[in-house]
Amino acid sequence: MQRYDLDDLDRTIISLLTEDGRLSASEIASKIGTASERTVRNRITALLQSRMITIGAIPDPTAMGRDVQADVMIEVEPGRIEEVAIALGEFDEIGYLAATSGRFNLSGSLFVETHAALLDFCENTIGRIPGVRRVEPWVILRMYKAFGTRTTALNTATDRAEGKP
Amino acid sequence: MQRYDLDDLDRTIISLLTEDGRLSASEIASKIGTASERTVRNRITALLQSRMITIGAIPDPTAMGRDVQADVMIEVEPGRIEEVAIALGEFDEIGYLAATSGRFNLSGSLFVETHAALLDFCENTIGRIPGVRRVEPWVILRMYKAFGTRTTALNTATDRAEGKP
DNA sequence: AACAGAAATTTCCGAAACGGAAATTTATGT
DNA sequence: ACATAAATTTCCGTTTCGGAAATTTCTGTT
Repeated sequence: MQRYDLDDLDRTIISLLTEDGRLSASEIASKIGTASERTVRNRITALLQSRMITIGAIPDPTAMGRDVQADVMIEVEPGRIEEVAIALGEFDEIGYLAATSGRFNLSGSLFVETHAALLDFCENTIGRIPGVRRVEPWVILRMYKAFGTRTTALNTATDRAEGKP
Repeated sequence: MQRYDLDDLDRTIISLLTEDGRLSASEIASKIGTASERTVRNRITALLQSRMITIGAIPDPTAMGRDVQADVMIEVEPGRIEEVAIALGEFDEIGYLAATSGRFNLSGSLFVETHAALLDFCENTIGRIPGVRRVEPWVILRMYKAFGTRTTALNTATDRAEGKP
């Protein structure tokens, strides 16, 4: 069972699992109509084993009391990006971290409880990591899409724009 | 069954489900040792219903042929942020989108197949949305953490830094 | 400290889902 | 057209799940 490129069945399964990762194979099969329950189960196993998808719990930062979210842009001294990334990776306040081209070197996503905690984390945690030159937090005012999924904020905004209730 | 703040059991369950969202309740219970299988199942149901967590499939962009990832910063004319967000939300190339404070107004994450597609999307799709003033893509060179989970890139970097094999 | 009421946990059970292996069908290359 | 490999399907014992009732634990009040 070695699978390289996805077909429509795979893509349908993925899109269903994206919305609910705990769907049973038979539920998926019956929604699709054409594929048997066992085939769907085989496909899911293959998708997971080949790491095409990962099924996991995504904690809602707001529900968990992390009310303040921010994108953080970091400028790092040349040659020290990985070093800084390793240090930052330790913190579970950081949900996302990547090295980027452009005017900053690292782009991250930060989840903290309060604005005070945000300031503290940027000043005293990130700011003190050797190699960090500049830290620029951009507070997130409204989340429209995350993990490839539209948020309720985006859905209500769209409905409003279309004149729906 | 109404649950407001998480206890250690919840947090342990969440952290296990973060790694593998398809773990069965009994597997989780046996890993923990103290909680019964039914209690774990109750907690998971409560966590899902209260939207503390969402369990879903997270597609690996690279595995799916979306080899180019970029953060996109967008400057929007005053008063048109939501309008632009609604337009952008339609594209499934956009995995993340948020309104931010700072020198840009929208911060997004983009997954496309090639650099040509990136340029095209920024120039001809985002750039032509009414209200958009400036588009600045930052190409992601290496991903260290996503969805709150460390990537293999970060793990190998950490191992190397610690002198491990 | 004792008690009442509510919430959480546990027990129990039938239905559904899962994993492994063999059989069948479909796809691929010569 | 044929041989081989890959994918799908069938079959079946075991595990997991969902619902309801019973029990325990927690909470606030007197």
